[in-house]
Amino acid sequence: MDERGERVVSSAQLATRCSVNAAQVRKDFAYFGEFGIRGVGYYVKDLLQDIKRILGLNREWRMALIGIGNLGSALLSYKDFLKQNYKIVAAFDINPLKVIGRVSEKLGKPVEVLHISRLRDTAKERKIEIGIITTPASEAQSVANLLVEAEVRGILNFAPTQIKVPEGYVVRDVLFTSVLDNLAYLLTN
Amino acid sequence: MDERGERVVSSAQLATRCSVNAAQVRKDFAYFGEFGIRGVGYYVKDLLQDIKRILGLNREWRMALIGIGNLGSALLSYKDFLKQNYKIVAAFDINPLKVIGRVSEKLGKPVEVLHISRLRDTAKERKIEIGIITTPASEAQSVANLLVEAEVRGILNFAPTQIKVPEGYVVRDVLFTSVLDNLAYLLTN
DNA sequence: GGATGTGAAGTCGTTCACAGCT
DNA sequence: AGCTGTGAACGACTTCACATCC
Repeated sequence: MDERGERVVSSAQLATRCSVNAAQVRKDFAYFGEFGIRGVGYYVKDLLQDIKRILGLNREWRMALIGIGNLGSALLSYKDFLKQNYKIVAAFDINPLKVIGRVSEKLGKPVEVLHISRLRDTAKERKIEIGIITTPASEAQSVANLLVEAEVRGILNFAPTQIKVPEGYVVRDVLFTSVLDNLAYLLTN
Repeated sequence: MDERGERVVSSAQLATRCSVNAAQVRKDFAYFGEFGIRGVGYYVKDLLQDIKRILGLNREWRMALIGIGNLGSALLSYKDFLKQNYKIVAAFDINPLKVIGRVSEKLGKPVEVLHISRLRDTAKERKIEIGIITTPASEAQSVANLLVEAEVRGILNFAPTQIKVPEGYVVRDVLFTSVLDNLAYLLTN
């Protein structure tokens, strides 16, 4: 809406777009503070900034990518990360030489892929806060352990297996097929 | 659990694994029928089959992939689809010749990539029920329109934009960054 | 006048607790 | 004796409705 030059938006408009109730929108915002103006609505620009601040998106997040297979290299060249202030600042694999060609070809310039053994040092050096695991499922837990050792507190796991981490660390598992399962269910019933 | 040879499981065990209440597990199952044996628990093999049947996973799902970029070709070679009875039986792009090399290289054998104009015929011919959109956001809606024309009733959209379809069709949008946003929020607070 | 912010009412989902089977 | 299946109690979220303020 901001890009389209719209200045103000009401809870009713937002509700329609999100297919929810207008009171819901207001209550949800109210949980974090007061952002609107009575009789007017919400200023789009302000609301956008407020939401970004609440979600912690008003700054850059530095990430490491571990496991440069098909999915890994796809993520490396995923342009939308940049738009959203997410930045992959290091890439690791167990066999850097083997994968570097594939990555370079895609991005048009050589990309530095380091051996996993260098994860710990590099994570500190480059102030990495989020690790993205795109290894085979069999390696996911041990990679997670390395990330914990390196004190990388956020982990995004694309491997089809659940990962355990100590208190204070956060994991989100992304199961590709679970969205498909949902589709299959809806199409069946 | 089945692969590990476990025969029986209780609602309490399932609850622990899923970090929920045991009554929750039983109530959820009860919604679809009676699957357990009082005083014993649930037979793992039977439960697995029952759940697959409920979700509509007890058969093959034939899918088309549209947009063979980085993510698209990663999905083409995603082995876990097969394990779960999902099968990509056709691939489309606006420029088949341009992308065929990249795909072939990965899969080791040439893969047939058809021009989008052939989507409609091919969808019917190959009995496709699910379409996966991995095009740029700008093309997503028009590809969705083609899928609707071809009567492909399920759409999995990886493009970072929301798609509209008529009644009777189902869309699931997969927003990569929303999981990251969630991580960012949890790490901030 | 008109849309927000919010107590109160309403609805839905979760948990308890135990009867009913095995 | 033990665990499921389920009515009843509970708690949480959603929606209503309106006072409040621009």
